[in-house]
Amino acid sequence: MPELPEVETIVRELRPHLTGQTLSHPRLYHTDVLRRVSRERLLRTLRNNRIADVSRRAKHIVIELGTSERLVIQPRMTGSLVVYERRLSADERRYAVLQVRLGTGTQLVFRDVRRLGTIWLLSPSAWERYTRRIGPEPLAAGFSAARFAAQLRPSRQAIKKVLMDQQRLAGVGNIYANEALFRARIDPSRPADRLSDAEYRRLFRTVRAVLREAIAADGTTVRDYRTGTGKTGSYQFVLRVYGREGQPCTRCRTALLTTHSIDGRATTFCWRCQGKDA
DNA sequence: ACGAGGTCCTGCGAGC
DNA sequence: TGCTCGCAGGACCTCG
Repeated sequence: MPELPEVETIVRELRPHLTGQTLSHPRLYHTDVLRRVSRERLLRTLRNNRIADVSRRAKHIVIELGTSERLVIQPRMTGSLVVYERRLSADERRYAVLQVRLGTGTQLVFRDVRRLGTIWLLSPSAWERYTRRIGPEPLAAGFSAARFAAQLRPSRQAIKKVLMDQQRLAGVGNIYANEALFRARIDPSRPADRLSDAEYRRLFRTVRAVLREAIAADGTTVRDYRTGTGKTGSYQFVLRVYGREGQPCTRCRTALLTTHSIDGRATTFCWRCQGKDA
């Protein structure tokens, strides 16, 4: 799914298209994506409402409405939110979950092949509770290596799993966890409470570098991800470990390995560069 | 509290 | 060719 860089790209592209627009003709094609909101209330709230702002929190797209409620979309694995300034093709209409007209032939469409994505409609107080449960933003101006370490270190779980724990740190998923750990030369299976201060400083730097570089490249398109205007990202061409099992390590040329032993997710790494106490 | 594993979905590629 | 199986950018839940 879209991780932080993909959602940031979507939001940056959509903001100028959406801000100030009035919504009409909302259509919901599947109700199983709704969380704590009925189809009726969602459609009623969207109809003739105005978009006040579009932003990102962790991996979630936040559309603030003129009535100060927030439409929050979690794309999860295969969701994408795209503005079309023309009619949709049959293929684009396929897998549409939510569609809203923005005016003169322009449509905002949330589509999601696997439909693991979710849609929330939150009051200001519900939003406050929602965002409070998510960890700090890794790219926030005041975020520091010390704060980063303080968030992750209390856990004895594998550092890779902890890095992806949204309650400890916002926005890092499987692709960027793999990339950041490789670049910091840290074994993904190491317990988080056993990393040194120096290792946390390294990991802090590589997490932020990888996320920033991925945003600059408009994100990583493995299969389904598209930017807010329907384009693919380009960071997939820059990945050093994710999806490169068996290929040579960019640093030492040793063949990269993949394990599923950490949280059941694919972890690709260089056993030589990311060895036990490398 | 922790880890393991299932669940929600559909599509795709590998292997037989 | 046509099947079954496992796996896929995530997060939430239950069980032991």
